[in-house]
Amino acid sequence: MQTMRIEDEIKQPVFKNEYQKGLINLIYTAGWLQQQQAAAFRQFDLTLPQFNVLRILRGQHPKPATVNLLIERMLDKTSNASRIVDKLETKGLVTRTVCPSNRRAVDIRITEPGLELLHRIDESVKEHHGLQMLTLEETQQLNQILDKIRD
Amino acid sequence: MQTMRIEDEIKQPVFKNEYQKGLINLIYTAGWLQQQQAAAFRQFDLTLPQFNVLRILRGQHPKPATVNLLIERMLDKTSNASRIVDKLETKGLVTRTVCPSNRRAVDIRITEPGLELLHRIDESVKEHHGLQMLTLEETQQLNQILDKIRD
DNA sequence: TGCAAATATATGTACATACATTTAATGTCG
DNA sequence: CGACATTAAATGTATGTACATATATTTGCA
Repeated sequence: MQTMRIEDEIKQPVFKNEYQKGLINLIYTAGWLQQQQAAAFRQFDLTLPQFNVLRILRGQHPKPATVNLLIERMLDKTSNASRIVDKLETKGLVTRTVCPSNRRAVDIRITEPGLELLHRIDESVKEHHGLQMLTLEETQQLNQILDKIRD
Repeated sequence: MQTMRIEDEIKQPVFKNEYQKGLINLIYTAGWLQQQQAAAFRQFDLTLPQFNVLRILRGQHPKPATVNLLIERMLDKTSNASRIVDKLETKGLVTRTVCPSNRRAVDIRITEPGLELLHRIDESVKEHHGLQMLTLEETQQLNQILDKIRD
């Protein structure tokens, strides 16, 4: 398959300049990747933010996490961690208990079924990281440029 | 200000490899740019998708657009164009009339106040395209890599 | 000690997203 | 011509996002 130029995909004839194209291209491509990933998680009845929270909890396991810790580590800092944990709790993938040493805080832990689900997902998506089509050098360039954007 | 490494921003010590880092970096950076832009549009009481729809309508002006045409050209193809047009209609920025030649379709047009608003935004954000910090060469590299990702 | 500020989380509201379903108009083909 | 598929848009429902506010607990300091 031929490379799909961003101009063709969104049917805008021409960009004013390479910078304008870059901005649109970056946002469009990230959305495209997110949709690919979301589709992959649908078979496990997980959304992308739910998966990310679950992965953070596995990283802490067997220590608990608090909502604050989740917010710190989530990609989208302003999203509502509380309500994402709600959904995971309903599915039995995490538990929520009042933190004994600070009763304002809540200890959140991944459950055995949660760990098993992540393990099944790992098996299923192994080696499919989303950027298989890039060379190592291209990936390094990409990372360097993205870091510079957020200077 | 020093470049903020993605490792520091999301507090994950180390990525498995450059590819995994690239994927997270790409999604994180696009979200970061979107938030910057959304904040800029808030003063005009517009969300990002509303602004994008309005820009497509200006591109068509004085011809009308249909909902289908909006969906084709929007960055996020699966979003709900109908309801975004609802909001713009409520604000008086677009009009909706049944298409005379095909009564299933709806002709959507940008209004004078809509054009004026876009013009004010143009003046305000002129030359601030979001990727000012990159050289032309870096921007070209970025575009080439992003196009390759969506092969 | 006691009261105000800070902290941790939850809740409310408006908007957007993702996907399925519905409604209405049009096209097609026996 | 008429049943049936197709097309265009709108609607329904669950989830997530963004931001403001509320509630409860803890901390700090006069």
